[in-house]
Amino acid sequence: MTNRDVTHVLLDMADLVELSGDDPFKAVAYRKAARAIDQYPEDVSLLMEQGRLLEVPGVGKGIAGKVEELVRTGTFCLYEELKAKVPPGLRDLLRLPGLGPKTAAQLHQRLGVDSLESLKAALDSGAVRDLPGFGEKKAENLRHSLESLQHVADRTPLGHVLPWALPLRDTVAALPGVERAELAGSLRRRRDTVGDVDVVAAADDPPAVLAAFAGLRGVAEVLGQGDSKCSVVLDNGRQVDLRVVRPDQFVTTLHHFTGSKDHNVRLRARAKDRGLKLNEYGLFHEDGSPVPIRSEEEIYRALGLAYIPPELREDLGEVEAAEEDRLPDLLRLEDIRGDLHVHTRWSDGLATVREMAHAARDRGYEYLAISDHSPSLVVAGGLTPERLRLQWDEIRQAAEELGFPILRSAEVDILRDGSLDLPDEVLAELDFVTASIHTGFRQDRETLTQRVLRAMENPHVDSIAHPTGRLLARREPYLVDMDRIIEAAVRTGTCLEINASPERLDLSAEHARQARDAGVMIAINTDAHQVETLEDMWFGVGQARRAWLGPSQVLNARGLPALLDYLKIT
DNA sequence: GCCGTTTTCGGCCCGACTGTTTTCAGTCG
Repeated sequence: MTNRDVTHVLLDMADLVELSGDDPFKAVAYRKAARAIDQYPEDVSLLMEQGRLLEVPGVGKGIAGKVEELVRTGTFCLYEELKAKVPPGLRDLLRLPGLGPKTAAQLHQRLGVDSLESLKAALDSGAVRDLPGFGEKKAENLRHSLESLQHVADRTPLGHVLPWALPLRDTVAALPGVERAELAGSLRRRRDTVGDVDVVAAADDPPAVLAAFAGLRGVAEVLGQGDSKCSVVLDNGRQVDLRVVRPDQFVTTLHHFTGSKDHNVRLRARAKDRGLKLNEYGLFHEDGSPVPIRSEEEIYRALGLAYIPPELREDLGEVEAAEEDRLPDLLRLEDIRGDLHVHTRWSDGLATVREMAHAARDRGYEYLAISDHSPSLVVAGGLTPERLRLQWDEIRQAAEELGFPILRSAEVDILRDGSLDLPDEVLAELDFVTASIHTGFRQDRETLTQRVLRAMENPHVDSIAHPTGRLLARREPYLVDMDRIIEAAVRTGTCLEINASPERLDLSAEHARQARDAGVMIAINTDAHQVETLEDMWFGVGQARRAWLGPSQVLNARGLPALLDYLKIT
């Protein structure tokens, strides 16, 4: 049992404790322990053997005992008790924004609601509205939450899929007779969310590989299996389609299943115009003889096009651009010179300034901006001007010790009236000011937009972080008017962030491209709260590539002198 | 359920907003 497995059970347990009406602090304790175990560098079962479980912060006698039981038997007593007591569908209700454990318990006790479906029925019948303590507005909010949840539920953030999809690809590649296997589909195009996972493999005996695949551990159900394709549902509920072809067909099959469908349609039409035929098995002349294809580059070359990277294959102008050889010089991960938005223990991060800076230097960065929260975010340990100044001392010392430039920054809250959470004279002393919204995101479109616009008008504000506040598959964006924000970004010279956290990826690729086209400078930042998530930069770069961004349009693709010059710091 | 140089009990994350109420419960970050 891995740390991640234990984490999942403990998080589940926290939900159950909450729903059962027990002391809410217990749920908090379970979540805290779950997070700590998830991030702990050593294996839980090892710690257990050595009797060192209590060394994990947040794990006390109670949870240590339950973890031992869990690792030994696969579950623990209290967990099973609560699972028997709380209907499984009730936990789904907690995923609805605005619906917490108390409301879920009420709905269950008074109306017998035990799933998203029965909640919908109760809303439709008017029973929810008529409950004491509820009303028209509350019912309407629940209905909206339900709809937005259903709207996004069929896709999963890329960052949640990759951790199991990459090993799955390797498993397929290691099956007997498999020469090569790659992930295709929206995952290869690096979309921010993916539905089904597509895997393409090359082998001389495809049916044998498909049979082996269908029998893999972790396959819950085989939806269909033929001579070249097998669709399964895994234990985790996700669908995987495996396509196996002969090695000489691999390139065109990979290309075909990478898509997008619209992109493929364009290419096939183009092939036809040239007296060729393109399909998943190859590129062919009219007489059926194959055009030799050894790489995707050769497909495009044969069609008179420059090579189009997977991230651009959406039929959003890339075919025309490839024809005229004006595809963008896309940003690469190695172009990134620093991270301009990370947190430390000074607010809600887990690492010290030194640890973060050290890790940034190890990544080959030239600089790092430390941007902890501002005071109104009390729960995140937001910094008052006084504590901020203390932090600056540490930043200066760490920078000197490491010989590594650390910028003084802050993630300043944009308050409900659009004012900023730190006074101008403090902002003026910062090297880089990022402003963002963390409260009141249900305000109307005009109010929200005005808040952001007002923040951008402040000459000290350099960047707007996670501009739409979306959480992938969990929370819809704030209702901000991005057209006006982009316009204001151009006028005021404010950067917009691509938040690289795989939970956010905000700006979206669409908005980022819109901003790029308008000439807005983009900053790609991880918002890392610990050393490990500095790696999320990969996701941000993927998003930037989908937005057609090149190094010249990305602020932190600049070296330190150019960055300081841009920020007018001497 | 965790934690401890205000330590073995009693805090823990607190202030604001929303929708429901007329003094508050629930949710959020």
